[in-house]
Amino acid sequence: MRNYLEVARIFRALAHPMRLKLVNELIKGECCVGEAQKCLSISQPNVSQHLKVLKEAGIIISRREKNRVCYRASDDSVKKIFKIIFREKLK
Amino acid sequence: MRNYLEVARIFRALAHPMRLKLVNELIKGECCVGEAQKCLSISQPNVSQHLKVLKEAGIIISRREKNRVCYRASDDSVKKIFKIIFREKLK
DNA sequence: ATTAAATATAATAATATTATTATATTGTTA
DNA sequence: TAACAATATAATAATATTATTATATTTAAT
Repeated sequence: MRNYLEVARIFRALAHPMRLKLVNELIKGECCVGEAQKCLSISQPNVSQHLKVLKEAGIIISRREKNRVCYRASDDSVKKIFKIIFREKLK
Repeated sequence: MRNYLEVARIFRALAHPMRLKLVNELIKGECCVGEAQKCLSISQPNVSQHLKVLKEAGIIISRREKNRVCYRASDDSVKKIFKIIFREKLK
């Protein structure tokens, strides 16, 4: 069972529109940094910074493929959370 | 379907250890401000500020009961999310 | 109407996050 | 090994968040 500080760290990593878009892509499938950049239309360093935040929160993982670094969601829990938070109403 | 900005706002509201503790209480049942304060051991104005953030994000709702203002979770989606995020591993 | 209890707001200093720019690192190919 | 492509890091100025303190509202009871 995670504590409040750990969970706060995860939510903080998700508390940014670009990172949500990024995670949403990485849930669908692996992306390298360049692909992610095209998808988000922001600068390369900014993409790397956002990826770093998500990785440090444990939300995504990476592997090297030749010249590229490929990122993807670390497991299914974020996918489950996205289904709830994007679909349901918090009225 | 919510957009990225809206969801980011919700996650930002959840991205604080004290607010997580607060929401966790309000999921269990209604609390007035004073009760919440005792539970969290922080100042009264700070409790009110955190409650405001959560309310503006739509995560909690309030009603007045005589002299008190009672807060509670607005629906079950946050409860579902908490079950996932607090219990499962994001390895 | 006053008083007291409960809650909310305002102002603010300290800290954290963000996007940008420039530069560094890493790995591949010629 | 030199040059290039892909990614990461550092520095930083602008903005946002936070806890604290003081004060204001709001409601109920006297």
